[in-house]
Amino acid sequence: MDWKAILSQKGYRLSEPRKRVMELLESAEVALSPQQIHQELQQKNCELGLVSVYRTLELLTQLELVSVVYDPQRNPGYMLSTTGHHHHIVCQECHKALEFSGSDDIDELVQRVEAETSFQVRDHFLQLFGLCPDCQQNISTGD
Amino acid sequence: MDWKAILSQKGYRLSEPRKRVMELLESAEVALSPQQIHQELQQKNCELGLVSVYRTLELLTQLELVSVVYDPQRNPGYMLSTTGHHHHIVCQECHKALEFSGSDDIDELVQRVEAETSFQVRDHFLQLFGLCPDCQQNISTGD
DNA sequence: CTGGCTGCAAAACTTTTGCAGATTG
DNA sequence: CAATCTGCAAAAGTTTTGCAGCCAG
Repeated sequence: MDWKAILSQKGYRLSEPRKRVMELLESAEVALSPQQIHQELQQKNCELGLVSVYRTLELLTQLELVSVVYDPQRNPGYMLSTTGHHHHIVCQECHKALEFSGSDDIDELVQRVEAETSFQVRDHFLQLFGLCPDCQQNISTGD
Repeated sequence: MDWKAILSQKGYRLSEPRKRVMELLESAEVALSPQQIHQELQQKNCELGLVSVYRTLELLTQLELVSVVYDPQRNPGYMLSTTGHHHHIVCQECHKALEFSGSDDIDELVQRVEAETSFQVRDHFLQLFGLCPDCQQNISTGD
């Protein structure tokens, strides 16, 4: 089921701003801040208030169509997300981000920490940072 | 080497605000926001500007005496940190936080993701959320 | 003493809210 | 048409900056 169907099905409208934001996010390889989304849309297509960007992102995030990804300086940005629980790895140079999914290794870690701390784990936040293939290249060849 | 020695050694002064903030953090089980630190210090001891709290936390964080821990709503807070790379587990009810250290399980995860994505991993951010022993009790007994 | 540090005021951001009017289904 | 959604203005909240005066070493 695509995002348009999900919006309709839950009783939300398929408005112009929502289309624009999803369109932009679909073409982005990096997580975009509300400001960036606002600016890029202004340049490209339509007038669209920053407030609407915030409200649209809030909705899309709540519907899990979009996820929050932090850049290396810990500023939040927004990216399209596929279904299911997952994490992101972000390039420290170009900020390109990719999803990866949890696996047994995370379960093991959770169990170890539960044993060590006596906490009961119910959620986790994990993000990796590093260099994407392109930036590894650029750096090793002297940038 | 304790924090006073570290400050001196790096050429920083042992000022009243720095002492107050460290003192407060030493007695805290939860990560405190700059506002909370400011308020608690006002009530308790001394007048101390919010700006100084920010500047003090910035320095202490940079010296790795203090680390940033996010609460369940992802608001940043500050806690004393022990040496070395580590992570935190935070109680979703009372926000009590504990450190835990990385182990083989994290290395395995990193290697798996490097293989899957071709990224070169250089850093990671991990925080667990759940219930501390006390809050597990309280909830199971009906709060 | 003197350079680093604090405190105040104010600026710079980011995010949220209220409400009138436009828009989607 | 009616309820939802947008846009503006403005508020609220957080973090940063500049500068005069204070204080630890």
